[in-house]
Amino acid sequence: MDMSSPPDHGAPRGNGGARGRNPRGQGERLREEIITAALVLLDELADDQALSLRAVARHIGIAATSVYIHFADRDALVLAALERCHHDLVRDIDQAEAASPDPVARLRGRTLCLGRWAHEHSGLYKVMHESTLNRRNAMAFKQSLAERTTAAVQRCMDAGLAPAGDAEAVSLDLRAAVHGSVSMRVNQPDLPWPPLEDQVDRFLTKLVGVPVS
Amino acid sequence: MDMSSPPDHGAPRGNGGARGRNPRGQGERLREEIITAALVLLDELADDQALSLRAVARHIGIAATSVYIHFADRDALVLAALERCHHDLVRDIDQAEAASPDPVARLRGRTLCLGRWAHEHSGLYKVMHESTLNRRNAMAFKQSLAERTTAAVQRCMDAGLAPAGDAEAVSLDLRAAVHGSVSMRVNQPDLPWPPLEDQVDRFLTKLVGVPVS
DNA sequence: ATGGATGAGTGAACGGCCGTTAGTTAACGG
DNA sequence: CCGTTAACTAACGGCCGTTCACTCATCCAT
Repeated sequence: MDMSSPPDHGAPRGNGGARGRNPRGQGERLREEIITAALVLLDELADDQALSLRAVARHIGIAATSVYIHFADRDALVLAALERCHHDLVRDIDQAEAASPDPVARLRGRTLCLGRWAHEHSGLYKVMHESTLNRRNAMAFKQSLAERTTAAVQRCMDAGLAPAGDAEAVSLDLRAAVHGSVSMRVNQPDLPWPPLEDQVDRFLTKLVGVPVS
Repeated sequence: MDMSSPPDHGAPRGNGGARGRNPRGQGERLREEIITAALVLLDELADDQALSLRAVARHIGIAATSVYIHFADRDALVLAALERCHHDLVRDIDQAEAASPDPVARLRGRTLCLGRWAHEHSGLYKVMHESTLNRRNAMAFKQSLAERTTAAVQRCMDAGLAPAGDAEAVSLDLRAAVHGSVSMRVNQPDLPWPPLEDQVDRFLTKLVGVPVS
C-alpha cells in the first residue's frame, strides 16, 4: 500500500459519483464543462494568472492532462473561457436593451445591465477588463461591446434625444466613466457606495446630454 | 566541484560588483533597497500575486532569506512597497497642484498629474488600484488621495468657480470617470486613445461644472 | 587586547503547487 | 476483433514561501 502522493485528486466533485466518460461522439461536452469550471474559478480568483490548469481539473474531477485534449495550453483555455463569457454578456446586455421602448431607456438599460453583471461577477469583470492578459493577448472580441454602446448613443442622437455630436467620443466618455465607477466598486467593495443607478443617470445626463426620468 | 543547483543566483545585478554588507547601524538601508526593487518588479509585472520574494532578492543580488530580516512575509513586503509608492504619488500630486494659481487649475493639475503618473507607471497603477490585494487587505492609506481630491473640488465650489453642491458626490463622479479613462488606457494601451487632457477637461466641465481654458 | 554579544546576511533544505510530456487503459463502433 | 475515441497514471523539471542553522564582522565591556 502506497499512500504517498495521491496523483492529483481530492476533488470537490459533489460526488453523486464516478463521472463516467462521455459517449462516443460527445467529447466536446467535457470541453464545455472545462470552460464552465474555469469561469467559476476565474470569478473567484479575479486574476487570470492565478488560475491553474490543475485546479480546473480538480474542480470537475478529471485528470489534469485531460485538459490538453481540448486546449493547447493554459492560455488557450483562459482565452476560450473569456470568449464565451464575453459572448454571454453581450447577449444579456442586448436582451436588456430590447426590453426598453425608447433609445434613452435602451442606452440606460444597457449600461445598468453591465453594471449589475459586474457586481454579480466581479471576478470575471476584473479578469476581462483588468487582468494582465490584456497585455499578452489582443482579445479583439471585446471590441464588439464598445461598438454596440456607441451605436446606442448614436441612436439617441439620431432621435434628437441627445445633442448631435461625435457619438464615438461621447460613447468613450460614457464608457470610461461607467467603467471607472464599476471598477472602483468592484475593487473596494467595502466602501459605502451610493446607488449605481443614480451615478449612471448623472453620467447619462451630464456626459451624453440625454434626459433621464 | 558541484555545479548542480546554483543556490538561487544568476542575479542581474549590474555588477559594479560585490555588494558588501551594510555597516553596523545601517541595516535599514537594505530594507529600502528591497522596497525599491519590489516596486520596479511590480511595475513590470502589474500584478501583486506574480511578485515573488525570490525575484526581488535576485534583482538586488541578495539571498532570498535576507528579505525576512526586514519583512515578516511576502505580503508585508508588498504592502510596504505600495505604501511608499502611494506616499510618493500623493507628494507629487500635491506639488503639481501647488504649481497652479486658481482652484480650477489646481484641480486640473492634480488630475492630469495622476493621469501622467498612471501612464508612466501603469504596472504600479494597476497593482495599487486593480490588484486582488485590495480584496485581501484594507490599504486604508489610499483614502488620503480621494480626500484630497474632494477638498480640491470643494475649493472650486467655495470660490464660486463650480456650482455649489455635494463636493463628495461630485468628487466621486470625477474620480470614477478619470479612473475609468486611465484604467482603460492602461489596460488596452494599443487602442487609438485621444489625448487625456481633452477628456479630463470634458469631465471637469461636464461633471464638476468648472470653466476650463 | 580580547572575548562574548550582536547585527547583517548566507546556504541548504523541506514541502508544495505548477505546466507539460509520454506512455497506458478502457470502452465503443464497425 | 480492431481501430479510434476519451480519458487516465506517472513522472520531469521548475519556481515558490518559509524555516533553521550557520558565518562573519563589528562593537562593548572587561
